[in-house]
Amino acid sequence: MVTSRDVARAAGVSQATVSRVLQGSDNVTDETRKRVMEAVSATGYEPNVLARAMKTQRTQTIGVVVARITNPYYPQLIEALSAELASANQRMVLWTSEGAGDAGALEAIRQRMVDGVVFTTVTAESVPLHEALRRNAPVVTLNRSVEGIACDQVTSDNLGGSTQVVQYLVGAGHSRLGFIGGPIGPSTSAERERGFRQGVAAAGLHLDERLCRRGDFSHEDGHAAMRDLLTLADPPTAVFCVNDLTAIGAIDGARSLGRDVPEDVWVVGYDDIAMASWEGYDLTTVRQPITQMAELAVKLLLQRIGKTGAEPRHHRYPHELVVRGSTARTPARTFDHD
Amino acid sequence: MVTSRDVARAAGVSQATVSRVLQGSDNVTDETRKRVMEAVSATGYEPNVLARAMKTQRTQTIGVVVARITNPYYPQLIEALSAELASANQRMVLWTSEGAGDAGALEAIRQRMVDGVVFTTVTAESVPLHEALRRNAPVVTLNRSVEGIACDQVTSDNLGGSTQVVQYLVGAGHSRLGFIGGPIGPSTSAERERGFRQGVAAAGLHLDERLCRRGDFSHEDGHAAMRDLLTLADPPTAVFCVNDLTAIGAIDGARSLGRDVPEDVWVVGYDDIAMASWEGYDLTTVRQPITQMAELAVKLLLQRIGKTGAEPRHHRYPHELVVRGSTARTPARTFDHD
DNA sequence: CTGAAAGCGCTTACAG
DNA sequence: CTGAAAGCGCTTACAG
Repeated sequence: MVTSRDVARAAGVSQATVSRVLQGSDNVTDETRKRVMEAVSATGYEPNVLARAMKTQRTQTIGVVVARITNPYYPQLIEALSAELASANQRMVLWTSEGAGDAGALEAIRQRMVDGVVFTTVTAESVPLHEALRRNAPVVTLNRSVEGIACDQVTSDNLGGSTQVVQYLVGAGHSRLGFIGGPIGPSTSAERERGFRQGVAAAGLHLDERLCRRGDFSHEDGHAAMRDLLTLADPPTAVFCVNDLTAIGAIDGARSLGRDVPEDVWVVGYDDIAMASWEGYDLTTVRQPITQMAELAVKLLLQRIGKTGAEPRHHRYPHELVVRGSTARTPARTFDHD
Repeated sequence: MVTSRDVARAAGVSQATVSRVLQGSDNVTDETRKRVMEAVSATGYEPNVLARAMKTQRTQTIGVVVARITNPYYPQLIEALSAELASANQRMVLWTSEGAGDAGALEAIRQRMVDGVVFTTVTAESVPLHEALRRNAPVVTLNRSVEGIACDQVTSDNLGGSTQVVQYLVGAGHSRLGFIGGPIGPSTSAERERGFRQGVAAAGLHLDERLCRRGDFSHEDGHAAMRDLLTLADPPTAVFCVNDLTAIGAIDGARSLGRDVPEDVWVVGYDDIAMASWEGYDLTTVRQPITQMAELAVKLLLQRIGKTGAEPRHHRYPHELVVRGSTARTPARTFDHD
């Protein structure tokens, strides 16, 4: 393995000079720089990032915590994060696990393995998140947020998006609305439910609690909940689901009972994952600007690594209602958000 | 930040002794060990993994290269890899990008950032793979393989799986078979096509080349290819697709023309991704033992990090035909593989 | 069994 | 502008 010392020997300079050239220091003669660079390519030298990290206290590595990578929304988010990190010359360490996947992230922070962490699936109960903040480690939440913590957060306007869905459904003549929500903890789940309820109240409708179910963001739970709803004596005519995966499960659940979407029941999801636009489902949904959100999350995190102390902010991106066949294609333009 | 020196001071021993205790060395008195461990918890000490890695020349980090994480097969593979690496106490660095995503992996190997790399999407043209092998870096290919390289490789029996699909279709009375393949490079694509062709030949059927299309493993390409095939004067009665995503696209393509699957055309995929079993598609497909494959890949890689020199091997796992509604549910049991 | 010391491969004040 | 030296925080021969 070739080190900077070998390069120095080949170039006839000191090891410190090699380091200076590679750091792009100004204090080097053009002549010296040239000799060093030639020696670098002659020897095939690559700096050892561990040694560099040890000195600089920067690993150029960002941790990303994501559960449920099998929900297609997250691969899209990871892809965006990955591109963004790569262009900032950062490596990405990924923790993904249905269970305590973020424990690894905390360990990595403590062991100085990563410079910062992006939490995409996190709840107020996350010990790693709070521990990281307590240690002043650079952290940003993306997609989900946690109230009352001093931390940069990037989400979209889940509340507004859900309210808009209700306005759209009510505007199309529905008054018996169903809701298949998510678990209690995650902010996405909570905000979309609140948006739904506020929208229903604002429309002056009565919400039948028997039409409100709760699942785990999964296809399976959407499937089961929809079957439940449709076998009620007085089923909903339109069902809003906490995310696309649940909505697609709901559509499949309706079909498993021989019901047609949107003929018998309208279905709306949230996220606009790729498969939402496939013929098999053709799902009306709310789109989040994933690329922009990932971009900002990385930018905020890198800024915070540079210097702590800046006031943390919560950025909420606007959403966009995407109307498709699962709601009988009532024109979307009248429902555009601001 | 607390270091082993701080712990030593607190315990009244030398820094070397702290290190020995943490390494689980035998040459330590129980009494000393106890004092050190108490000092560790009192100070909240966590070893700096960078410093450790610098000394040991092991980062405990494995790189994973995967393109097209938006193909749901790969998240499943990553999840399995992630679990396996976590239980081996290894970190996972992920490179994912549609373009030259594996360039980062090569750089990481050269800079000693990772101990080894799992290539899941790779072709014979991959410069990083060949460079890594040339440098004797620990490497394993998973899912895809490359012929003629000295490298541990873990795949499933794509050839056998595809042949079995043909036997199943022919056994059910089909003689006009279509094929929607993948790109030229990847071994999965090549082997599944070869298996298909061999199966057709073995059945004594004539293969109409106009019924053989090529896509990019994507929903979109399956969609387009199926529309092409179904608008031929003499369309196929059954279409085998190189992977599930293509097959699902093919089903949607058929539906977009008002055709029914399996009434008008049977469709078979490959991978058995989660959505293959959803009502919306209910896809007959070939299942690969993802968990076992990931397990073995990690095991082989870690072995090779321990010591080079062992003869590299290519492990091919058996597959399993999973018959569902997209092929009219002809009983599968008569087609079980050995 | 334990300590003092060397060294992993860099970066960066400090002199000159 | 350049070199000699210190030091990042560990592990591990080498003495004793």
